[in-house]
Amino acid sequence: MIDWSSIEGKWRKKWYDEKYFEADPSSQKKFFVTVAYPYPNSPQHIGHGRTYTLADVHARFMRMRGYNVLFPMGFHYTGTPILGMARRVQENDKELIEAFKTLYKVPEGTIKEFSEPVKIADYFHQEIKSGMLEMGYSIDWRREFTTIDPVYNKFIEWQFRKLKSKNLIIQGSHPVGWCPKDQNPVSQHDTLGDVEPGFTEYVLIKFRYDKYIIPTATLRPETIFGVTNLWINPDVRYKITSVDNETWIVSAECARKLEFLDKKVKVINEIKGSELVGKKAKVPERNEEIVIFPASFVKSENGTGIVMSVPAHAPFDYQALEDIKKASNLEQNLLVIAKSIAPISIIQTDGYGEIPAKEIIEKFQIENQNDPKLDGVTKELYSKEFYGGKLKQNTGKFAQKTVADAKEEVKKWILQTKNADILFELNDGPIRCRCGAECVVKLLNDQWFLDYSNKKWKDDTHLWINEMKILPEEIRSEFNHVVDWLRERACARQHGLGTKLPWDKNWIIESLSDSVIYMAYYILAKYINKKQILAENLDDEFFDYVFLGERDPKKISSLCKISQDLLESIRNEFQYFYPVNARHSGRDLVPNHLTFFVFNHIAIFPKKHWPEEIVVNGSVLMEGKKMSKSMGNIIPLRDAIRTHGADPIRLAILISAELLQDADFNLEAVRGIKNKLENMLEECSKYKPDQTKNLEQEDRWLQSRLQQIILEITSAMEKMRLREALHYVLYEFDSDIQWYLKRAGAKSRKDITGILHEIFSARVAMLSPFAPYIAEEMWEKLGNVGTASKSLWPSVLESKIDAAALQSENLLKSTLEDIKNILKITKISPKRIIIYTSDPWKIKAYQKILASVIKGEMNIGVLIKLLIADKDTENVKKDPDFVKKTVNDILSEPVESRESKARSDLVEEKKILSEIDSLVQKEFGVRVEVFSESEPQKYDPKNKAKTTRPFKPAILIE
RNA sequence: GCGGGAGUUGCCAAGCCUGGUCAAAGGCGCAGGGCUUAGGACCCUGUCUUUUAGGAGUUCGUGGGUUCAAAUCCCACUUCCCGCACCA
Repeated sequence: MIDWSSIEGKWRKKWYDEKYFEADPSSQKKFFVTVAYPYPNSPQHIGHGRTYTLADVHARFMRMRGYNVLFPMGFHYTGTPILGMARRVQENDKELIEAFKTLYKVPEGTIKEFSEPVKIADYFHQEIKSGMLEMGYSIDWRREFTTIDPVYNKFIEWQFRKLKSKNLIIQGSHPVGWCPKDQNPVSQHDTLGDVEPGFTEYVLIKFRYDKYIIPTATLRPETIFGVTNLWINPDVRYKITSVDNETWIVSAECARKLEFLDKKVKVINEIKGSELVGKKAKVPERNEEIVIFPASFVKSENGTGIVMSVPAHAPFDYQALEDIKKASNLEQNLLVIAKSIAPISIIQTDGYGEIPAKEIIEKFQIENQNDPKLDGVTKELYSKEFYGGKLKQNTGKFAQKTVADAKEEVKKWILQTKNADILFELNDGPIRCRCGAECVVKLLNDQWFLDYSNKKWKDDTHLWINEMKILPEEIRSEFNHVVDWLRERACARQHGLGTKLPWDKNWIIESLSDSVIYMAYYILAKYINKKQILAENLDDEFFDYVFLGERDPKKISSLCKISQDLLESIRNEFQYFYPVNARHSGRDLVPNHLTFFVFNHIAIFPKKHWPEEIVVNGSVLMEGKKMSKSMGNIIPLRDAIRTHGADPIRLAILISAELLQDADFNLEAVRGIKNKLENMLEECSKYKPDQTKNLEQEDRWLQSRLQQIILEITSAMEKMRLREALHYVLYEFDSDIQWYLKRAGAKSRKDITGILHEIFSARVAMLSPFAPYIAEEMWEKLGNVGTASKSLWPSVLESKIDAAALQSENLLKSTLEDIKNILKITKISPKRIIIYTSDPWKIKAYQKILASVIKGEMNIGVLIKLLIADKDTENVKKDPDFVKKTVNDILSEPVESRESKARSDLVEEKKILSEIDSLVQKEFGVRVEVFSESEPQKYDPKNKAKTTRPFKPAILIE
């Protein structure tokens, strides 16, 4: 058993004592790798571990390849969730406090302090940092910071002034989900039951009655041409309400909604729905009057509480009209009018006739307007008409347009003529804020936006997205789509931790906007932490100089009270480390952070400082299931380290899936990996450095294989295919070492420790980025100098690749395989094994066929003609089957192997196959006899010899 | 609906871009053997069907197509997963 924790402590101490991961500018080439910094509102769990571990492996790999790697870390305090948590602590929220206690193991005394938001952030900041240290991340901690540090605030102010000066920040109105009590926008985190406060935009069509306006909310403004009447609920008391300069009749609920939509709303009087029944209202844009009818399906909480009726296309309306014609309690004159109303068809849709609503109602056998099936049929008809329908001639200038187009155009048109307005409505209302208040949609009027719809900005970002490295490649199109789809984004809010908007201190810069160029800030952080830069002395000129090289360092030096030397070395350090060479993040940040990150670098920095690469990874499942609080399957990272050790966790996360796939973390895998590592460690103490004097074929083979594996692993690493790389390191070596030991064992060799030491040293070096702790231990056991972390990544030595040895061993393996196969099928116990090798003409023919196949010619007929034409190979006449089988042989091996065979002379099979003797003796206890196909004195009672082919010797077993 | 991704042999999961190395890596599980006082761990062997000669047959969501050759390329269908905003 290995004491993981003490191994981890031992090496971690060495790394940090000897400043392994502190990177400063030097003459070396640099590599700057960053990860999205954590939001410290909870301890990190296994899932968070994936992105950081990937980045760490990347950093360690590049370091071993000779780069001066900077891998820093900061903490993102900006945001509202922590604020919400603090408030819940103040309110003594049992559930949250219980979670702190049992799930996050926060000491009770500390929880009390959590009523202050910063205390929560500080606590989890330290907790997360400890976890990162324990995981062995090779972070330069001198550059740590938080986003509420005073210099960071100055930095963000600079960023925002910069964006504003480039006209990329604009002001406008914007609807948000809103809690009227907290006076704050609400997101999913802020609602009871974590409901997403989604909302829909409705168009209010203004019908006129007397001096009043009766607005109706609709998703289908284009159907204004088909309106035949209005529906009102006779039992609801409506409000006569002054809205801006007009007098509206709406439900009480609607009046309240309007208040938040930037309107001056004042209720003047009340009127019962029934009082409006039978009154006539004027349809806007159509000089016509229609009657108001009663309908029970109209709900006061939806829209305005009054509905326009389009019976031809809205099933509810059609059905309500049918119902009313049968109503017994309706006044006689209204009944006459109702019966005279005919649906006005305005949309032609394939598959439907004149009155689609009627058809669909009959099809689904709807009974009355309270039938629950009505919702479904409404949706179905709406989507059919929306995507497939065209407006008819009776819609004037909109005739022939598709419904999808017409909807927008009609909306624009009637808004322009002031015959319409906009109403926002929450989708799955009512939604309650955590404070208990019912949420509304609020139109924020003076909201600030980052103008991601700016054409030039978008275009530049597209170009760069297409040029930069993005891993995995599949995700690039998603980025492009996000760039297209992004429009103005609110970048400030009224509450939360963060930086105030420099020109409007009522606003705080929102967290996804203050985290887009902070990678540059890591350069400053080192100096800030050494107290060489003080916030109060800084202003925009300082940042202009350090990040953009603008302005006169002399002046800035005196302005900011920083020596010119220091100022210049900060500038140089920025120029040395920038741009970001690789940014790692989970795929959930593709549609937001990562795209903003590219946008903002493009806006602020010159092209040479734009990010080079983005690496995106999938999430982590727990035993095949999504991690969630409610499932109780979230394992805090530090707990896992304590029970399993950091390295096994790192490997278990990395080996279970390629980059974009969801990785499954399961204990089975952790155990398996732990065992694997422990075995490897044990192996390492067996081998000592040693010069093997006479390299035998299997030695040269193993060394060749090592070179090939190094090549494979290296190219996998470069593509961040860490799963594949790790797989080679952990498992691919085994089968080769096994074969080697078998070969050496059969020959009773004693001089193999040197070769194996060489193999293991390379293997351990390549394991080191993945499992840094145990690799150090192995490195030490192997008796190597220095540490694995500081060793160089193994390089491929072409000179050590021995094509002949590779071919020869393959021949031995496949021949042995054939012998086993025969024995398995025939179930005989061997007394005598005879192998026959090919005659020279077959070898010549083989070479010709090989050359031909490589060229792409593998037609059997052509090949046979070709061979017969040559005296040396005309023997194929007697054995045409040989050609087909040989072609198949050749096709069933790797392309490189074919080519290497074609390049080199064919190996001497008889000699090589004699090597098989020791193996066969060891395994089956009999000797092997090798004959040439046409050797006169050969033993060949079953006439097998003639079936032999190069690399596929004939075998006889008795 | 829009956009993105996926469906592989008991399970997980590679392979697909760059067609032939593919009956298809690896891990897990299962079976047999070794080791062990026993269990665990570890090591070896096997794990689609069939076969007393290294072979043959049928497989990679479904159906078509291209090709000498398709898990891999093209088309259609189908099922599943994720994102769709001011939220980290």
